[in-house]
Amino acid sequence: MPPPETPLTPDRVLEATEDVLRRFGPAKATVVDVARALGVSHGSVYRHFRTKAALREAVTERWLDQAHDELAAIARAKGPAAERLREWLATLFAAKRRKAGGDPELFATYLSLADENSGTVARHVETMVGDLTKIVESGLASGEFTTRNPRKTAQALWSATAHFHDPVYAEEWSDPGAELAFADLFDLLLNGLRA
Amino acid sequence: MPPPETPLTPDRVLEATEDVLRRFGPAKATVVDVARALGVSHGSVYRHFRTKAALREAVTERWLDQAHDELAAIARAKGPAAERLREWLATLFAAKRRKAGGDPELFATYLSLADENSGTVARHVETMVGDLTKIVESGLASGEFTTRNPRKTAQALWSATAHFHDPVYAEEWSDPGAELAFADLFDLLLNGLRA
DNA sequence: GCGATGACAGATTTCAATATCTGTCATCGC
DNA sequence: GCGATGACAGATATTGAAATCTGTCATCGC
Repeated sequence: MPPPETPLTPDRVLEATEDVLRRFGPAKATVVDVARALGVSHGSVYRHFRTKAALREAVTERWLDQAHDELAAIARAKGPAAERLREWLATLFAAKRRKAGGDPELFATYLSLADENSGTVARHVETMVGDLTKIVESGLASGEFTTRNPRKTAQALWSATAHFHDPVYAEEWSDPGAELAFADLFDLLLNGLRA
Repeated sequence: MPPPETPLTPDRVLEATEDVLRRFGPAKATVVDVARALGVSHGSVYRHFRTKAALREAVTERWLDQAHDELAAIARAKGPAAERLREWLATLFAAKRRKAGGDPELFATYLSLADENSGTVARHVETMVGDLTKIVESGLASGEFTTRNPRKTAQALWSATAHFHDPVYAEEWSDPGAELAFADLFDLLLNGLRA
């Protein structure tokens, strides 16, 4: 138990938690493990996070927000809405595929965290649909798209593309035909959006 | 152990298995339970199904095929393809919603059976996409729809409507807005299909 | 004074002994 | 002869006692 090199911050606790989750998996990772990794008593961890559940929720949120800067930028950008819609969806799909394929065990770990934190996931989905709504609205403004209700259309788009972003379909993402299936679906949807 | 009223047939075994699954759930139902329900020794059950897994697979297949006569009739019928597509999807959605909402515990039981039998489920999905392909082809023939590849389009439709037939989304089916969300999505897709 | 500590109670998990189940097959009785 | 039986071996599940974990808090040392 060496004295702490740096003061204990929520961020350092989160980092240690991620390490412990990586090493032991979601079922075995304990608060005591996190404290041990930090060289402090587990009481100190509880100073920064009220419960183990809160700690795991914070880690989940961090993971879900990972790719969001890039996506938000596409949603905010100028240019043809159709192009940006395709790019936004393709970027999302690519990010998911990278996470799922790169380290399947870690992906499974975060999946089980997401299962525990449906509220956090719902908020994340809200953000995603918000991005899509922005794109649909800009397409409506430019005359590219026709729709009565951009938000509902965005929700329909989110729903319709679930196969390419919902982790329950992760197994199918490594299928060689996945890119083509995505293109087919996107064409159908884009055609539906057009005036 | 009364003597069997009727000769032991695969069908009687299946029926008894369904009963046992209903009563004990997928985790607790055993072959010995099924035999007991039939008033025979468990050895006799193994005369009709090679393994417990085969028995459970047969029950799963039966459950998946339940609503299919009605759907196949819609796919084969005459009339506007758009109408039939809407009816086919609406009928599927209604059937799923009925099963999930009517007896959630039994639904959960069959879900866990489906999880064990991915091959059987894949074959069932093939059948469903086959129905959709028929409808898309008839729409193409009548000039209602435009598409390069009816089968791929049918797959895209299956994908896109997952929120309303994939059991992973069953929780959302009881949401009061579900019908509206379905209508929004269907309109978008139908618009995409049109010439 | 203030963050860190570790003993503690109650909840949860682990582990090993025990019981039950699956699948086979030699044997039975009709 | 032929379907049904139940004893059996190995695999799987259950159970309850022991170990560990979560969350609290009185106390410590800087």
